[in-house]
Amino acid sequence: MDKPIQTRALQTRARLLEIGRAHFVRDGVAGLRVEQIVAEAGVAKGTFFSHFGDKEGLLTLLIGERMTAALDRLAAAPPPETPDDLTTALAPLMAEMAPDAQTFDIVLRHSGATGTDEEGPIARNFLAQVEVLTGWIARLQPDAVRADADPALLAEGVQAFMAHAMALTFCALHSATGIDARLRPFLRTWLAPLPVR
Amino acid sequence: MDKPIQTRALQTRARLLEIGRAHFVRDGVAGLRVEQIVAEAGVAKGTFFSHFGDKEGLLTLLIGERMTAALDRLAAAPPPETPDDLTTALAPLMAEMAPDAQTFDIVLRHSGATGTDEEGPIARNFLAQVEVLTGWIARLQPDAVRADADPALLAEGVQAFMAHAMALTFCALHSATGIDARLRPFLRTWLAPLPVR
DNA sequence: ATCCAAAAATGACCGCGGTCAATTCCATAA
DNA sequence: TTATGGAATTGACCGCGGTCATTTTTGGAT
Repeated sequence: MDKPIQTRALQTRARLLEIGRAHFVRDGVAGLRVEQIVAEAGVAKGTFFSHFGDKEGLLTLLIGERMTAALDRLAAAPPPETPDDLTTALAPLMAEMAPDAQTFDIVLRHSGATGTDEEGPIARNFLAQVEVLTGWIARLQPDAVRADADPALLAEGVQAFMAHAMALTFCALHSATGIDARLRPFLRTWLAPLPVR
Repeated sequence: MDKPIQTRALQTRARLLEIGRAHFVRDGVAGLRVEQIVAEAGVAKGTFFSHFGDKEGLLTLLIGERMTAALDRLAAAPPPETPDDLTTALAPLMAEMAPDAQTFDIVLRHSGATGTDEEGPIARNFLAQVEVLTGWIARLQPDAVRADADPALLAEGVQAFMAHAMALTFCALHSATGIDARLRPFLRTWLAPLPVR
């Protein structure tokens, strides 16, 4: 039974990834052609698909690594103290998740997170997001966040509003205002402690 | 300047729409081939594209008409009195918006609503949704809904949570529970009046 | 050295969405 | 009736993602 992955395969894969990454950062998802990557790598088309399954397989990896980096940066920074801080802190992550409509599309399609299914880096990132957010929310100043809801639920809700805010980015009418400006009112209302009645 | 649309064109368009609709209800978005529709209609490929721009152009119309019908049914029914009622009432609409992942994808991509841009029936439907929801929320029993937020903002938030709940439908882990079960906790927390402190 | 089974890579081929210069059709004006 | 210009339609053609039977490479076993 000889089955260890051969170095040759790893090299090929690394080359494809590297070239793909270069194209991705230069042209975005839109201008990424499998045939182009394959040609530059000096490899047959089939090889690409045996490595990544399909085009989206590669894109998933590329987007995932950027999201991971962005999330790591968030987690390393000091935790926000108010909902508005939270909004501001999330902006860079959202920028990475939705640099253009097509990327955002892929991200959303793989967001089926909250399922520990081995679904790839994007799904994993969504899970990690929930964890970071839950921790943050649980540690917010008591007078800055509502106490009547489970932090995990609040965290998931924040994700829902993030998606909403990102989607509006690609609507002509809203692209003018910053994405954080779009998210802020929702997080305020979602997280803020309710007024005394 | 003779430019009135000819009846011939209207007939062709109607035929394509009808055949497309038949395929759509039978096989969903997945099994819909432009070439097939065109063949059955006895028309050249180019004709299809001159009528609908692209494949999604047709799909947008087909999905849009179903969403419109569903929303009309909602609007005709007696308005909900509590957040839980609201959740239940929205289920049929969500079912129409996300019968499968691909349809939901298209719906989301055109949700760039809240922009009065002439963006097609789906975007219009999103606007109409906000209106219905805003009306409903504004008329909820005072003790059933928070009063510290603009009903329009709350309505948009409901949409965000609907999208979230629908997205999870296509995640293996969550497909078991009904979509309304997934939406309910969010709408409760989002709409419910805050507890007295 | 030689053999061999599995891994890796190949590239001709296909399906299908979309394009566009060319052609046909039609309503109106002369 | 005929001329005419724009609307409607045509279909050959292209780009590109994805498949798969076939071939080459590889690294251990003998």
